Amino acid sequence: MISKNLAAASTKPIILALLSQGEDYGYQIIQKVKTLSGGTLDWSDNMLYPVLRRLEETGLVVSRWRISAGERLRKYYRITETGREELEAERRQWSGLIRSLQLVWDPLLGRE
Amino acid sequence: MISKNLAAASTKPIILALLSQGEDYGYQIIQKVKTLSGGTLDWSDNMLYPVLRRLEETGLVVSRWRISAGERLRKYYRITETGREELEAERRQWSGLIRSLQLVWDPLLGRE
DNA sequence: ATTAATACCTCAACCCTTGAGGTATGCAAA
DNA sequence: TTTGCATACCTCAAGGGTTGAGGTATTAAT
Repeated sequence: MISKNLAAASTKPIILALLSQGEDYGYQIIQKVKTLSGGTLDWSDNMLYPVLRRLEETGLVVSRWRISAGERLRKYYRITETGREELEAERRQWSGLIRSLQLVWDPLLGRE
Repeated sequence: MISKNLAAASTKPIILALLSQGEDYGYQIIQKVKTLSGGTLDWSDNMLYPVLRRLEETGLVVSRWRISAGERLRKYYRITETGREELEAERRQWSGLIRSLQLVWDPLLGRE
């Protein structure tokens, strides 16, 4: 189980990263995240939908209702160019923070 | 600059990790974090004090007012045994999440 | 026919940072 | 000497964002 704050911070980069590999709909995102995290990340839909809406409002993704042959109606999300830039910014932020965390966790790494 | 959520999520493990190496007071924590992060993490005191109080309320740290020779009165924080356990739990959470993030960022790592 | 999984949505409650404010001490420069 | 700045602590309202509890509808299986 992942703490609230950490979950909150990681939803955006994870969703953007997934969508950067292709279109997805909400429920699919939840499943992919669960699989890829080995079960560690188990998102609820009522937490995901507001996030997706926010991402769309800020122009990082766009959505469209689509129905494939014999499938049910689903809302598909695609990443925008702005979204890709934001994804890169997120990656930089995380990399910096992870480096700092490793330094406090293993202070020996800092003094060589 | 680090986003709000990410900052929120990282304060606890960073503070606990710092205190696991010895007693510190609030302002000193801010400075150490800034130095160790190379300036990336620049905490404000009004953000730190509520966090420290919360850590104390939940029993992860304890504080005492102390005045060293020729120094001014300062509030020093020490990590508790519960705090050390929580620190380990945080490390595990972060490690799991970081692994998941790397998988979505570099999907090739996943398929071998 | 009923259950469970899929698929989407809303809203109030809660937690936590932010930003603006306040107090007080020590030190250095004008 | 007094003005200003850095240190050092604190509080509080406002706002952002998840959580949990709800709701609707479709599809597949029992």
